[in-house]
Amino acid sequence: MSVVQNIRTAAAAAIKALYEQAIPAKDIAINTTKPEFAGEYTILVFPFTKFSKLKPEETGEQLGTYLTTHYPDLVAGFNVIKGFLNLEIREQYWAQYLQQHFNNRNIGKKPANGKKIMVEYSSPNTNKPLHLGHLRNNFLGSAIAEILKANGYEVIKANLVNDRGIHICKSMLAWQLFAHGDTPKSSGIKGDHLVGDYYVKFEGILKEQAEPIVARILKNDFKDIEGTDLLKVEKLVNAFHKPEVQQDKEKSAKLLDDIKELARKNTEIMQQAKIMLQQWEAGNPEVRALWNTMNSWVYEGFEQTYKRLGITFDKMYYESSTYLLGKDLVEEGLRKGVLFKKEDNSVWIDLTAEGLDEKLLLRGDGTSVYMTQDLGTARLKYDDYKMDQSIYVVADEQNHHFKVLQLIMKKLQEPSADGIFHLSYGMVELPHGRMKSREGTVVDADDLIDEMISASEQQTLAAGKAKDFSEDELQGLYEMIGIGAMKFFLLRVDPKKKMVFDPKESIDLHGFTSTFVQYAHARIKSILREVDLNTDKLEGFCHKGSLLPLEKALIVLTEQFDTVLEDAEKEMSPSVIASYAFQLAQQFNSFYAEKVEGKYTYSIREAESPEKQKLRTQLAMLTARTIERSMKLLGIDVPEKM
RNA sequence: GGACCGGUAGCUCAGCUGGAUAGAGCAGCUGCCUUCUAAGCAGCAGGUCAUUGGUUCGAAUCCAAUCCGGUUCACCA
Repeated sequence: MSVVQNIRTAAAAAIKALYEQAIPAKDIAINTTKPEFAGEYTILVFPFTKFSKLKPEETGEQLGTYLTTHYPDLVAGFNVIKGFLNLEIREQYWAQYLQQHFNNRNIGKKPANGKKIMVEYSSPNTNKPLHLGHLRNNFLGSAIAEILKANGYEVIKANLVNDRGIHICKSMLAWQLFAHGDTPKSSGIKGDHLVGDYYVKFEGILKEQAEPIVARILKNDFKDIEGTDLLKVEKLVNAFHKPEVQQDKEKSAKLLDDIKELARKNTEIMQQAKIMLQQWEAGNPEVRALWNTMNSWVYEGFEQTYKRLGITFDKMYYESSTYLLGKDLVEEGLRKGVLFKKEDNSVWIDLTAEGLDEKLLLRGDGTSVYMTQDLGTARLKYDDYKMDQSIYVVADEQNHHFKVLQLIMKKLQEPSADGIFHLSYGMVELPHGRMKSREGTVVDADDLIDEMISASEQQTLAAGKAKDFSEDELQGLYEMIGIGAMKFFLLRVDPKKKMVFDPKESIDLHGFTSTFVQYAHARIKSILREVDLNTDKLEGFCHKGSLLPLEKALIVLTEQFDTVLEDAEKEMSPSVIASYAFQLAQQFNSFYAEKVEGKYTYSIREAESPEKQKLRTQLAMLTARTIERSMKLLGIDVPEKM
């Protein structure tokens, strides 16, 4: 149990005894004590004055006195300032924590709680390589999975690959038309990039073909447009040409966009892509063969990228085998009367009572939509694992989708409905705005990884570090630093918030970065190598006597790890861990560097007594372990030396 | 238009289950390497916590309104 929990329990008992009031321990507000006052933790006594019928100061005095007399092992002393009761924790308490945990490899790890959680993340499309946005998703998903494991859950890491659909056909078609049989091997281009290049090629041709159509449409020449689109386009153009619309820039731009969209839809190449999609769905052997081949290229590419990043999965789902799911659910829903049919045979659910709209679940021709698939996949996952919770790591632009998904699942009385949780994260933006593929501002994941690693190499060399490293060790270090920097940069921000990715800032290895934390770790390890006190001697050692200020501050901070881990789970936020790891590294650095008249105050090697040397060695080990564990939860490795 | 999210130092972000003088990092300025790793440490400077009103002993934090920015409300995925 953490100190804070102990304090809460004690305080609750004290209040019960003093004022005959039962307050749940968890409702007692505790802060860390401001550095200018004596003590480590502070109880806010304002809320208790109601039933103590005393001034805050007097209430604090009473409580403090009670705690010191009844819990002498925990509370050694106190002072009261206004309504703040500052508690000085018995130093022995800290020494014991240190003794118990300094050599604990799995620090913070909770025993299994019997609950199972699936975390779905990554979920790439197989028509393009991964980009910066995917990185935030992957890092978040991995980190959350690790955080849940550390908190005692059984975790299934799942990846639902979007491997079919019109966007895939676009790459396939362009490859067929323009690649002359090019393969990753023949071209030397990584598979996912090669396929992505043909997707870009498709978009280029599409744009080329759409432009003249748009021009003709605006001159009221609709010969390119067919079927129901003809009516739509006439309406749009009429509206577009109205003088009042021409005045309204926003409106006219929107209409023009709609017109362009229709033109794109009616290009020759787009028609070909659609035919290919139909052939794919019909199981055309040639199309399927091409699809298999090109997807396999992409998977090889992804595999490399995942490997470099240390991203792994326990279970792969492929949309090509899940996209037809959900129809059973719809059938059942119809029978239960939760869903209804319209005249054209399309199936809907009415969510107007919940303040939402009606939502389509099956088209008139019986084909399904995105939502239908997701309903079916949710059931499939549950059938596979019967997990208590199913987390979807998906960007916040899909907030509405997941709200509706869960609502429909509830209405269909699916047992998995309550466990659905959308871990919604904000978009990654560049200093000048969002990434736009049309403007070529998309930051490619592989490029970024290379840049980060080479930046870490340059900065290592510039700082004159890592001199006695072998070539292999150097390469390993550069990767550890570069990839760590990237992960930390993307994880240090609260996932819910959109964030700005500044390339210049991201390669900075100073300040609030993984490099800072890694460096502190390497520094500790270097000190420990030099002092070389064997663990057996330390095992039985429990420091007696008083602690110096930064010794105490460091233990107090390491002791908070448990709580931080719980907070990270509760908030679903690895950023909590990142902040903590940084704070801990900072605290150690202060401890390490404090000097008076040229002498280190907290020297380990030149400690003023054997007891202090043991104490500080334990403390250094505990700090290193806590840093290592924290970073590991973020998927970041820490070096022994750097 | 409805719904949801955000607005804290020049920049990027913490703090938001109400509590002491609002914190880091970067950028700027001062110091500190004959002694455990200076990718570091110590310090200075930098704030109408978007605005207004309310609740409270106490509001960056809760409530309401307003302003600004974003996302979404597809028979796309």
